[in-house]
Amino acid sequence: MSDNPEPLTSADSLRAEATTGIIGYRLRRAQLNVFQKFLTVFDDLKLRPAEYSVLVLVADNPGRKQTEIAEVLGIKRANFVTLVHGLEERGLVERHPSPQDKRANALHLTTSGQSFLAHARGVHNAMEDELVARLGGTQARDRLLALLDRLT
Amino acid sequence: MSDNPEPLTSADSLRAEATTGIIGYRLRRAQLNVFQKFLTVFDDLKLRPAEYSVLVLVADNPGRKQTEIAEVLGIKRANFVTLVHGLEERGLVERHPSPQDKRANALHLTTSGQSFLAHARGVHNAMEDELVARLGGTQARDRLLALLDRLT
DNA sequence: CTATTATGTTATTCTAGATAACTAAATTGC
DNA sequence: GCAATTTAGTTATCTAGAATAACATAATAG
Repeated sequence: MSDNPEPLTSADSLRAEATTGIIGYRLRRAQLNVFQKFLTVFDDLKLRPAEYSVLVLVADNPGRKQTEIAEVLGIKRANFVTLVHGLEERGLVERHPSPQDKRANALHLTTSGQSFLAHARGVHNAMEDELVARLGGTQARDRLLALLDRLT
Repeated sequence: MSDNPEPLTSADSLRAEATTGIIGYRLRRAQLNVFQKFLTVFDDLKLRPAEYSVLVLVADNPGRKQTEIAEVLGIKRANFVTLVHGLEERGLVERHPSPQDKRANALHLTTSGQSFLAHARGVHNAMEDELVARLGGTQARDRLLALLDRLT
């Protein structure tokens, strides 16, 4: 009773097909893996994924209000305050109170924020290239993004 | 200076290509979306993704130790304790102390755990079918899983 | 001009994960 | 066989992310 007639399931390999066949499960594993890679690659820049996406978005849309940037990224504005505050303290981002709307903070990159982002973009492009290589080329990447789109 | 010569970026649409082109960003969005769907679909069963995967794994590998199940799922055994405890309190899972190793808890589904999982599997299959439909068929699903594999 | 809505903020809560320390039991190395 | 080490489960604690509520100030609508 305690011995296996056939070692289908040996001591360390267990049947996980029913788990690994789940789309959400595989998505999560892949996402965690990619984010882990991001954290490793950006360790010396001390930049988290959310912070990087904020810098990119502010660079491409200077002068936008905090709420606008936060909304696009799906970040609650209450939590966005701390995030932007951190970037501001590091001298990467400035908030000028908008003259048109004295409630709003218009976001801009500082000069050092721009050069920091230029560097970060380089690092990120290298990482992205490696992911594309793993996927098997830009076509495969595009297919992946198209499939992910359908889930969103 | 405050007016846009051309409304490339009108009041509500901002340039997000540089963000949406990022593999990790898109992966995360898709994953959050799918998990959100899971939570909605499993709301009345009060089952979270991690709990579902534990039930499936225990059903397919009865008698395994906590640590083994936890490791396959990438859950730290310290955190796994609470998870299993919850499932045990709901009468879905039993831990029998293993006679061979008095330290270890061998995990099994209870009878009601088995019928609960049968129901949950049905609910999940329906959800998975809908995702496959969104992706454009089982071939597209297989391509997605293959691509995700390369990132993991 | 008053009532409502929007922006940024603070404080609080909840959850998922990670780490450290402990016990009891098993295993390893003499 | 016995001391030292490792392993399984547990508890407690800490951090990070995200969600909610409440508030001050300013803009907008009726």
